Amino acid sequence: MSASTSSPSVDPTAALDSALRTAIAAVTGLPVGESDPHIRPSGNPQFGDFQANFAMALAKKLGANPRQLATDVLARAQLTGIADKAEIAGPGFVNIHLASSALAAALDAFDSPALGITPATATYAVTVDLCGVNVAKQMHVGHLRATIIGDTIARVHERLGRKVWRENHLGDWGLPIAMTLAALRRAGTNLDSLTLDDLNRAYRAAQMEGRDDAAGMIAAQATRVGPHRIAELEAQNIGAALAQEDARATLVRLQSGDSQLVAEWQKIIDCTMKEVFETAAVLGVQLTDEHSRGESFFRERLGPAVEAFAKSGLGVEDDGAIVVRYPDRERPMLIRKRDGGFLYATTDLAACKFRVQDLKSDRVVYVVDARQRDHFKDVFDAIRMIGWNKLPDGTEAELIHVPFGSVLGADKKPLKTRSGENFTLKALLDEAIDRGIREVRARASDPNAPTAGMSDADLAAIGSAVGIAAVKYADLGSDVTRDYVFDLDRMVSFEGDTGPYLQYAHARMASILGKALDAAAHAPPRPTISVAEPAERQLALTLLRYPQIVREVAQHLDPSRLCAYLHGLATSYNGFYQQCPVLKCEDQALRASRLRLCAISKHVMKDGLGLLGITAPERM
RNA sequence: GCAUGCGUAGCUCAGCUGGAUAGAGCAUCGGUCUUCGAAACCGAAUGUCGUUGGUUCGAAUCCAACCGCGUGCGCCA
Repeated sequence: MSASTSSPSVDPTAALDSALRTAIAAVTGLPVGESDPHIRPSGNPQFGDFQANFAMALAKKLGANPRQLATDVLARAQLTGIADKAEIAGPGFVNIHLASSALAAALDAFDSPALGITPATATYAVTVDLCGVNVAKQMHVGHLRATIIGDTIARVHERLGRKVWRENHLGDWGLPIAMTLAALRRAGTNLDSLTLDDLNRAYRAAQMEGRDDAAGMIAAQATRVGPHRIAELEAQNIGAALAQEDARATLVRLQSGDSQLVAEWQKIIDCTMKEVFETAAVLGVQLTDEHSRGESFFRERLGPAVEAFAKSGLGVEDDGAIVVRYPDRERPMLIRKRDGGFLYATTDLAACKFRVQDLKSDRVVYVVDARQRDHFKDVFDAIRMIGWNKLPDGTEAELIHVPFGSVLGADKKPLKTRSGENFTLKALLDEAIDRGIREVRARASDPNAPTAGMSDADLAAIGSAVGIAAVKYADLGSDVTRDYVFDLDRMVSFEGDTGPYLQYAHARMASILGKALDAAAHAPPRPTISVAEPAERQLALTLLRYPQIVREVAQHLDPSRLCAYLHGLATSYNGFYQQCPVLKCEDQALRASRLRLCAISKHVMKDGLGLLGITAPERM
């Protein structure tokens, strides 16, 4: 039984909205639903705490004078106890100063374990497709995004009370894995002592070996290069053809359930996943074996999926293959090859159906590279066309692709997996942790530092948390859709708008509370809050926005909003810290009030960092 | 060619549902620690919001065209 009942006073915006909405409806005669006062936080303190921007648009619609309309509405509005002052400015902005008492009351109600977030009463779950590693391949910097964006989206939905399925849709089935397996068998590699490096090398070798240079052949003939070059290309094609033939044969045996091959295949998967789970643990991401449901899981569902499309008339034959066509575009989606084999899209159709209908999700989120936009558009449209987005009661599931941008090199070209010199995720994290630990140790060597005298293991734990926070915040902090240039120094920076900045603010909150504990152990548990100073008001207003921000992050699937919010919270707290003495405050009631502001700030910061999967050390 | 995404300060990026003087961080310059943690704070400087037009009380934001960069386009995943 959590104390999560949302009293209206938790949210001053809602109170303002309701009061003004009623007044607007009364003055204009419009229905309440169309009387939106357009309340938003003021950008500038001189314009009050909130502004209502309804007057200009509404006056135009009604042919009235906006300032007069605003005046009439304010005359009607019951703002007693909510706002101290509401004045009209410029063309008709309404600037509202919240009553300090209302702000204090709201904060008092907000100060609960739920922090104003009311649990959802949803019937259905949310599925988040994240990570998406390929078996036998090293995780690279791009996987960082698919993993931590997905993890944050999952955590935010969980925080809002939703059941979440984290689905790691591994690439564990198909020709590439068969090629790797075939190459390992040809080389006689002992699979019991396999490392991911071995595996990755075999994968790449298999890719190279199997690459068909038919395009080169055509080009060679077209440009009339000498017969020697053509013979060379022919030899390469024959080699590639043999390797591909071997891979295909291996795939057929694997898919038919050859027990020897299946056992070997499992070893490759175990080897890959061991490192994936280790990396997830280092990143503080909730991803374990129970979240792995790779392509192989859907193998029995591919045939029936294609049949369902064929039967419904949505899947039609084209040159021996089966495709789905769309009314609004030329590009079809291929779901079965001429040779009867299935494709990536087929697996996604089966997986999507499973997620909606078996996992009972009314929201299926795919955190996948932006380059797959068209692919997901095709898959989702096909799913809707055949009706697999419908739950038993007819609810239509939302199918959403969160298309994150590429991680680019300094040359602004994507860091590619096969480009040889790519930065593996493990290398990045090792470096970040190493720098974090060095930083923390260096600071702890100052005898006056709060961390002085801590054990080496504790310092290492803090340093690791700092390094990982820097990396995660750097990635989550900007719009996920955009490409970003990978810059190690910036990514593991500990100053400015960074993860450690937030952790530092949290550590200061913890510090001040820790010190107060000794002195005021018998202070009342919930002292009266007063918000008189501008810095206190600013902090209080920021704190109260938290539930709305969490809802927005879920709605827009955009973790960067939470990062921006927490940065703003840290900044507001720093301003408060600078201007309002807490422990040194003479007035005991005010001191208690300010300590409570510190405690609420710490609670929100820790909760918010938790949603980003960033730890909040008490000291650093 | 078709589709799709992006052009904001020297650099990296915010800018929400159109709202008042476009904001942060880094870098540069200057100031704050015997006083609640200086991973911090305060100040200075920095802009043709790609271009042109349109919509309107109001546009970085919406629409159109153009320029530039990127990405994707049937038998790979």
